[in-house]
Amino acid sequence: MPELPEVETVRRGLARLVVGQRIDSVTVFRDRTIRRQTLGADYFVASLAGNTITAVERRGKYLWLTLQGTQTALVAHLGMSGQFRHRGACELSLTADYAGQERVRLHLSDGQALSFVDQRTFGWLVVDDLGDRVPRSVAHIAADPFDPDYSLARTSTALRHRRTGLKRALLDQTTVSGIGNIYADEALWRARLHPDRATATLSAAAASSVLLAAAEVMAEALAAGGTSFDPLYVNVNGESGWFARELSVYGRSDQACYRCGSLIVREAFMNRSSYRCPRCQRTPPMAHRHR
DNA sequence: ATGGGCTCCTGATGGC
DNA sequence: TGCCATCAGGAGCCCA
Repeated sequence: MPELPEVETVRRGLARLVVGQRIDSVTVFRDRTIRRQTLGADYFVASLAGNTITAVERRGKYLWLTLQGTQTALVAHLGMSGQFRHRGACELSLTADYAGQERVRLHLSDGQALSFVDQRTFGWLVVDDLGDRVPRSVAHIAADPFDPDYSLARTSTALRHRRTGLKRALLDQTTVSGIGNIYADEALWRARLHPDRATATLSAAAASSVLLAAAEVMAEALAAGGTSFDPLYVNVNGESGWFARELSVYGRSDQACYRCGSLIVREAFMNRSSYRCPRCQRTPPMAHRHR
């Protein structure tokens, strides 16, 4: 689901509901969800039980709960379908809603439960050492556009040093993090750039413009509560977002481009879909294209 | 050392 | 009704 705005929406919800709570006990329903915990489920459970949550932090699409008096954090990635659900906030929909998809449950000291629900099980949880700034399992990704450490100039340069296609580079979390398939398409549309544009051929201005566009569209989505047009993707209260109708290209195949009226096209890309305006985002000449 | 293809899952949907 | 193909907002891993 979840690209940066959705994950940040979840982070805020979690911060409000679980900071200050002690984790009394933990139940793992599906081992696959903690597959990154090399020491196994017993270690995962024992590392959490008895600890108090002091903060909820995020970089890109990764988020983590810091634990008082330890140098560890509970790191989470939502994958394609992960959700955190707080039992107190969704009592009415408890039974039907996510039956059979609850993978891990944390029992909190206030008597409520925090459940990690994940239909496709691409998401994961791990108790990890807290490094200097971020947990080890998050250290390999770049800063996202909302990180105080993020530099547009540096990221723009890094982007132009890549030898790949522009959309591929935007989706690669090691150059800039937080951008997924929806916001990549939205940013490319705003910047009028083709997804297959070779990153090495971008001017500094063009590279900056697409990065700025990504930051803008994600900021707007965040202000609207995260893009969520599917019941699979909800915040910790179980509420849907409402930003979907404001998307300019994603999912709009055969509909008119809001800028020029041309019909948006859908193309296969890396086993998924890309949406673009064939006129605003023309196919670059061969020399400026990557694959 | 990079880049890119394949793969891990579950469930919904549409065509035949 | 069933069966099959396709699709879904992600990224880790492996190989060239």
